[in-house]
Amino acid sequence: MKDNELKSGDLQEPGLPSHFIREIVTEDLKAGKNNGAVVTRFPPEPNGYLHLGHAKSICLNFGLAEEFKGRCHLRFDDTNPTKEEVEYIDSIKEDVRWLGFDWGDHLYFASDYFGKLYEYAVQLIKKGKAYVCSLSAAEMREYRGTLTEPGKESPYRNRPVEENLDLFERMKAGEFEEGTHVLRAKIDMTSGNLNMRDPVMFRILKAEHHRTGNAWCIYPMYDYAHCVSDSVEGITHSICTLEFEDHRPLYDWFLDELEVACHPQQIEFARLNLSYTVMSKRKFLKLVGEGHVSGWDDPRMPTLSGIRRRGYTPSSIRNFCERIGVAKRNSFVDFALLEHCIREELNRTAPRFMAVLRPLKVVILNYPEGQTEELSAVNNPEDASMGSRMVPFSRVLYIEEEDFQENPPKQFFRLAPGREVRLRYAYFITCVHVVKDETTGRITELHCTYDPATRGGDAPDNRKVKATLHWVSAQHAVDAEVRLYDHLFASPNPADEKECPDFLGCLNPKSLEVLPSAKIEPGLARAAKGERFQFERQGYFCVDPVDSTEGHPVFNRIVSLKDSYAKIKK
RNA sequence: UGGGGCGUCGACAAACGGCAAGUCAGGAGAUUUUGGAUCUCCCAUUUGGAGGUUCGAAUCCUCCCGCCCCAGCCA
Repeated sequence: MKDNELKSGDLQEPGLPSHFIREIVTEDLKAGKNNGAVVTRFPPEPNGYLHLGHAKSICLNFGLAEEFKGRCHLRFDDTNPTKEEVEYIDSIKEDVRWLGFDWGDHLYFASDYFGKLYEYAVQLIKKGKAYVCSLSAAEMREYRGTLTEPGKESPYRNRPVEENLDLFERMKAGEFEEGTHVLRAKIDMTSGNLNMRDPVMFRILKAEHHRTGNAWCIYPMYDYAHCVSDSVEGITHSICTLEFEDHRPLYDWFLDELEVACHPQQIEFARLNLSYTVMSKRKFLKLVGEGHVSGWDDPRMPTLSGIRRRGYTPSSIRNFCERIGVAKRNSFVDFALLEHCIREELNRTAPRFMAVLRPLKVVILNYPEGQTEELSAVNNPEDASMGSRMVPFSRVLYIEEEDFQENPPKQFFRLAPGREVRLRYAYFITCVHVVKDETTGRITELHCTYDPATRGGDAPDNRKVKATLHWVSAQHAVDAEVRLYDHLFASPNPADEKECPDFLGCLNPKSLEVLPSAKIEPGLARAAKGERFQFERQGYFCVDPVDSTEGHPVFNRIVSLKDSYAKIKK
């Protein structure tokens, strides 16, 4: 292979896998197909919010266009006015933009082509390849046959062309009621592929369309509208999910019969399945409708609006979509991979702070009362250019409740009676006394001593401690609400009927834990909505864009830090 | 029982007849002022199964097994 030849995968980051669609496109280019053009499209129906599965498709379509210097259209597949609403259009656009993609001037609607679709249908009728069928929906189902038995031809199948033309025009004129007539393609009622058994092309729907208003009362079906829309827009590669595989012969049939100039190639890939979540509009609707989550943008939802609010970055999602690959095998991606992608990015980019989620009061007995000092803390050990900050220290502090145990097990390295640990960037302290509530026995306070010689966290005599704790000075701390999010479902596969007969039964009761009075470092108080941080030793957090206010900061946990102690505990 | 797809590590996923990549997860160790990060090593003598072709098979052929999708006037 010559050096200047385009190899599949040349344009991707090294180390990332190529995939069969990238290869097809590369081969097509090499063969000189489509005059070297690569035109893809992302065709959502505006009837719901986008989720991670759509992100896979968006990254694929827009990514391919970017990679091969082509273009990608955003086209709303709005052929069913009874299910679609304008409100979704804006959210879909926002999500695509948020992911980092730009359709430029190429925003389209299938409804833009209603006129053309009508004319093409007339063409087909004239060719004797389409007819008006007056069977009822129930009759049509009967005539269709079953998976194993062939269908029967409709008694209307051989209506004369003139009659079809007349009827179709009157359907369009609104002379008939819904359900009385449809326009069907005349293909083959005995085909093993049910999609080819004279599929419906147009149905009567006396519904107002969000863009065309009441101009139409017949609306095209997906199979007919989609291939024609693709063709009109000059799409070269029409990428869709596996369930449309047996629609491909129909896609090709329409374009062949219509003798259009552009005949895009439909390519199917497997949709994304993710562990510990669900990815269906119907289930989302139920979760939102029944109040199991706060809304479509609940940070536990796999909707793009949800993960955005949770604090995931667009680049982490794009990276995830690249890593999961594109193939035809039904796959089930481990949620841990998504978490890995966001941790990897935020480790490099998120400034570190100390925040005590479940505060336990610590009094440093030998630290002068009323004294305060500022200690220097590194903002990001992975990136020196992020500098450092000063953190106030004083006699009364908060540490994490779980960082102290009165009777520590063997593997517990943190604070315990008589034990010395380091307070990050501050001093070594030793626990000398445990104060308990006399009635409940609950530990309310720890008394410790500090070693002034260890200022900053290093001991001049080189003695070691086994743990470093994060902390916050009580008089300087700011109160915050912290929301700890976990998998929405407790089961790895809530969509599996056997595992979860009713998917709601598999909801994770601990998917949200609200900590109303966490104590955060004062420097964190002015954080802007959407800003992301690492709370040292805890995880990555983001200021909730909806509920956080200046007087009441709210932080969402995006993802926890990996915790090897948690594994030891188990 | 019709048609269309798909079977490679726990999970993704390469390999296009010439010694089964990589990533996540998992394990061991080093290092560490985050039990984080980083680094090193381990983790498929075998590709759903059985035959066959070939010097050579995950790749080609045959049969079998398993899983997914399709009977909307939804997309």
